[in-house]
Amino acid sequence: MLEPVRHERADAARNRATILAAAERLVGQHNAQTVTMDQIACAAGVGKGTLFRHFGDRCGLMRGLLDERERSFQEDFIRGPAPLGPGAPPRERLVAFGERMLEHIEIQGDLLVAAENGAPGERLRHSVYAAYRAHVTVLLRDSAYDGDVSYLADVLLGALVSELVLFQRRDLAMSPD
Amino acid sequence: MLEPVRHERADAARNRATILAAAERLVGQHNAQTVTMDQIACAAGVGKGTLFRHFGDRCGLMRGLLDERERSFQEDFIRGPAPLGPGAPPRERLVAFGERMLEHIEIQGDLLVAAENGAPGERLRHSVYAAYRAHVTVLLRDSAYDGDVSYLADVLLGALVSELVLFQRRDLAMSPD
DNA sequence: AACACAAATGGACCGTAGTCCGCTAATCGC
DNA sequence: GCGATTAGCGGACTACGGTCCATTTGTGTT
Repeated sequence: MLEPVRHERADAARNRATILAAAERLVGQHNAQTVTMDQIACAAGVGKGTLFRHFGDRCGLMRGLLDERERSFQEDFIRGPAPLGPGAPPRERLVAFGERMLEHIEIQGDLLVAAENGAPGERLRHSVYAAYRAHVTVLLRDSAYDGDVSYLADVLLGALVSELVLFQRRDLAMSPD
Repeated sequence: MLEPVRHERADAARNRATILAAAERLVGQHNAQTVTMDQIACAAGVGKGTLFRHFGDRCGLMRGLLDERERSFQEDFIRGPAPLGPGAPPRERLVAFGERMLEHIEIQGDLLVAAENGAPGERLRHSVYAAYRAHVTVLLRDSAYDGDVSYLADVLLGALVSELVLFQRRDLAMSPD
């Protein structure tokens, strides 16, 4: 993409990439919960301030790591092939969404948890959650569910919180109800 | 039960009470999220070590503050009058439980949130959650629900996570489904 | 009352997330 | 190329949760 913002200095972009690479490596080696910001900064050969300048806080960095995956995930359910994307009946899309989400959690594991536990309520206000919420809400409305759809969306998403899912590694193929 | 532990020294009990009182006061004045352990220790006139000796960690202290309320709450739904306690049909007891829980969250507000956000997954492993879970599971089974009851219990409780409920101050009287 | 001993204490200490601000150097208009 | 401007940098610093352990103090025993 050409100039998303007027200017981004070349060294800044380089550093962001370096940081993500270092973080990726460290999180891979050790575990996402135990890697410290200092370690990452050090491994990337930058100051800690730079880390926070780029990503705001710890969760932001974790989100940065998830970003690419997350984007392709969202791409799939917004524009991808059925049953996840448009084309299938909404009911089926919901089920597909749920299953894909579980898969997502399975793969990203504790990285998601690390990205989620920031300030209380912050997770819920964040754009990623908002996107899920909007998606599920629309699907619910389309499936002619007559009730408070956005509330039910929250309930369904609540069942898919990484923390909970990781807590109970159940195999389950319940259809959302 | 007689002598759960051989002895509890008088000064220890006194200190525990002092700490709880100080914490109660501070949390009342300021907000539960912003009060620091140092402040509490200082206000109670004890060392920080004492705080942690008595309550383990920050969440433990918050739970300590909630404890009395929590106990009477649990008392109510285990042995109290219908429809919350035994006597009413399980369906109704579930609804009553949900409503009472919402009320509980409304009143205790951010104190609950403060008590909940400890180490990832810790909340779920804790005895309070286990009690809720067991209760809801039994009620579900009794209402002849044919499915994975304990899973559904988690889903229902997920809808009642303080963080979520506080996020959306909706008035809703959906019956559990 | 004097003693022995474990329970309890307090505050120095540590590791980590996040802030601050003076310095460095990339970029742009000339 | 040559300043001027300012985004970006780094690392010392702060705040907070939690640990450690030498010292004190309550308690049952004699």
